[in-house]
Amino acid sequence: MPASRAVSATEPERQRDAERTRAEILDVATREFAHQGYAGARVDEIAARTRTTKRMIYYYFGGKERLYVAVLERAYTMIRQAEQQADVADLDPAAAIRRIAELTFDHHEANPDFLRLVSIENIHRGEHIARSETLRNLNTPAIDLIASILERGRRDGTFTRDVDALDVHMLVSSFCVFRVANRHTFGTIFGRDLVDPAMREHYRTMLGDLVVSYLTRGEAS
Amino acid sequence: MPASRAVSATEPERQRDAERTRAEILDVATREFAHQGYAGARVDEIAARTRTTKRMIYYYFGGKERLYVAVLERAYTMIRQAEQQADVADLDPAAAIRRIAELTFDHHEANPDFLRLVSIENIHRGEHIARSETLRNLNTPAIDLIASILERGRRDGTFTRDVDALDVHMLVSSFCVFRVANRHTFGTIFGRDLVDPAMREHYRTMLGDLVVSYLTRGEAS
Amino acid sequence: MPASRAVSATEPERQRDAERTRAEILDVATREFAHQGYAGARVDEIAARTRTTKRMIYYYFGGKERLYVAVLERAYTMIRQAEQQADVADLDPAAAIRRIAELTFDHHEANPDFLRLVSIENIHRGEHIARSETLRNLNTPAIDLIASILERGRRDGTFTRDVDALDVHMLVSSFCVFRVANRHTFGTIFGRDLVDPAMREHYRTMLGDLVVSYLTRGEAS
Amino acid sequence: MPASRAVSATEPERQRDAERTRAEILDVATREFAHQGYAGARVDEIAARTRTTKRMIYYYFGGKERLYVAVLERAYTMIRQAEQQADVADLDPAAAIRRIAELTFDHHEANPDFLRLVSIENIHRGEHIARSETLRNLNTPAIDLIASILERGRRDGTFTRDVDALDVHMLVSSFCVFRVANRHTFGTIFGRDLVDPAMREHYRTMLGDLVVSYLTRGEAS
DNA sequence: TATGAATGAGCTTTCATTCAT
DNA sequence: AATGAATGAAAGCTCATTCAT
Repeated sequence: MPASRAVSATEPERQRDAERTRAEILDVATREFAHQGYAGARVDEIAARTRTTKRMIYYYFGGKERLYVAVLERAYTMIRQAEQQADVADLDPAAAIRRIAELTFDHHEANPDFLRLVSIENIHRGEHIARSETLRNLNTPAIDLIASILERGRRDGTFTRDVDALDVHMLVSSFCVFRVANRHTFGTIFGRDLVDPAMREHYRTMLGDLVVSYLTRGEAS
Repeated sequence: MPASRAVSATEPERQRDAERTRAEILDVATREFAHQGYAGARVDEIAARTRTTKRMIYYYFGGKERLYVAVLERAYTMIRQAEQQADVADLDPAAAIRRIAELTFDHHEANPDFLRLVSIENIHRGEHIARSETLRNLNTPAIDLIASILERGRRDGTFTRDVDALDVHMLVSSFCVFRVANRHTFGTIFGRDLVDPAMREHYRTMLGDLVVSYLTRGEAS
Repeated sequence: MPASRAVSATEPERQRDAERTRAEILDVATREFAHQGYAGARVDEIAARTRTTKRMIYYYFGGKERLYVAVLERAYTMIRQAEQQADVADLDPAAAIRRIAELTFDHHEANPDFLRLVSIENIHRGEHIARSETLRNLNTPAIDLIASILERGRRDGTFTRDVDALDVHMLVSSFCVFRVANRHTFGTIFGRDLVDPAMREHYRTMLGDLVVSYLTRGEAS
Repeated sequence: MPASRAVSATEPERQRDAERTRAEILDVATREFAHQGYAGARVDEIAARTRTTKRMIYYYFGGKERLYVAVLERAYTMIRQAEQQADVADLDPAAAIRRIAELTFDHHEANPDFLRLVSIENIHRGEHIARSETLRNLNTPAIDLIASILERGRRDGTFTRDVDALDVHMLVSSFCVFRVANRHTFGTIFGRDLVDPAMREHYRTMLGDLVVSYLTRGEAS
């Protein structure tokens, strides 16, 4: 039995309850915003899928827009935490950069709702992300990691092309984001499901090849 | 009397008027849907930005959703027409494929609203595109063109890697779409405006290098 | 049978209907705002007392605040029209000014809701009245009329005190407004109903005496 | 330790604390009700401007309406105390009555929030004032004072008109209340700020002249 | 005596759509 | 072919109040 706050709840229990309720609202809201867009999402609907009421959403978050920002903040924060995990210290530069690309690939495939939120936020010209202190100040360890791999590769002669870490990240993101975020229109227009499990290894390898080819094929093209 | 279509308009004149009104509504609706999303767009607002009334939107298109589909259909059709223009017959394979990539690059940069519509449609799981006869049957000459270039390149030994035309198209699209469609969140998070005119040549060249490196760096990686 | 727009309504009939509906909403809203205050009035309640729906209030007036402003505008405009009626040309100055005072007295007694609206608007620091073009530009013929009477009275020696027309108006208004607007608290605290019909003549005469005494008793006090 | 009411507060200290909290709530509530009206005032807002919480308002007063009544009761009581101060024993009747008028004038000018509360209570038909034992039984020494002055004046021949003390009070109140309570609408409509400091002496003198003229100009008008 | 968390009821407003010619 | 007026349904939000210690 989850019990929650039946009969008698101590103060710490209450706080945990509150935290759990907040988290539950965020979970549901994430799904709802990701699937319906900001304007299309309904506060009523979010509330209905929760064990609390609509009123609580306003109590905890203050309004639809602020709930949406909270959703964005949590989503980005979770992504950043995942990125911290990467450990490529004992891989040679090419393998390391391939590893990084594959982590992004895996991550984006596993988190389509996050990509939907990103698309939605871009439709809104990044207004909310820009206004959020939390999101504006998000540190981006991934870039530093890429930079250090590139540095190593350049020093040992693996990477003959001088490429900016941010551009590598952009390249990898483009590929991984597009595959997931644009799968529907691409699938309908070109008749290929980019997220078909049968094609997974193909695209995962393609991405690595792409990045490594680009980095190892320098200036002479 | 202000004339225009008062009292005595010949039948063809009336039809031209009607066509012009339809087109005007589509123009405004395209902007509005692209900028606000499907749910965020307002029929009232679209009507207000038109010289006609809201009632006409229903008269001509039947409703918000059908107007949205009409917008998508026109947008995709116009894009396809643009793609037909590409003439790369007298370029060597590497230059030709680079040319194709750059055309896509230029085109997407010039049509951000189209990309917004594509993002929006993907948020809606491509439901509308899938239901539209017109869009489902859109022919895709671009793929054939890429296929023929790849064929030429493979035959003359330029392209050492065996790559599917659709994958090349996807690769190019990823890059070009991401740069424009995700510029806001990317800009805020990483502090770089991907569409900064000062960076234009950099990214345009990068894309060509990327594709050519990938195609010319085969199997051995 | 009022018929209204049953079966078939011609265009002018429709317009009359619309005008009547607007007027009906304003009537009910006037009562509601006057009796409950701006914040206390309920759009739902106003709609319920009307033959139309709440939606129509928004259709015609655009919102609660704008309905309130429309109510104020109409109320003030009606008052102004009533003031135009005064004809005191053939009365001697003292009788004329007494007449003016009595007209105000009668008018305020007959329109307690107007005075309530004025009180309410003063609670809101006259914000709405100040923002309304119509109300800011209201002409005030009453003042000119008073001015001309004062001028006549001064010239013929009736009025020995030099008094500003606006101050006379203020004096008269004070008395008439207070009697009606503050009757409830005054009644409870001092045990006298200022609007008791039995006292009507007493106060009406008192007002005239007050004004005339003030004007004819000059500089020597 | 910051002390105050931590751990070891003696009983009288606690009571003083409670009294101070009550007073603070009343101060804030007075401002809030006076400025926003009864319905427009927000319990949340009142709490926020206090060092206590919203819960305390319910704890001490029981609800919004009862807080409002408490505000009215305190406001009227304070006013009565001020009126007790008047000492006109050694002034001749005309000077004395002028003095009384000026005291009211000064008092109302100094307490616009009180007048706002009175207006608001009149909007509510004096319902709360009527229900309050305290307010219904408020004694009104001012009237007795005026009565005695009038009596003196009549006896010594200064006041030739036989006027009721309550009517004198009403006359004085009208003028003083209107000037402050209706300043906003009057200012906008007639373009004159009745509370302009530059006009203060003018209106203060006018009031005295008004009352004295009325009282000394009898029956013969 | 004191309080943070929660909430039912109801508020103003908006939106896509249709009516009636 | 064209249209101004009307509207049901539901959206986001707020408010005074009480619960549970």
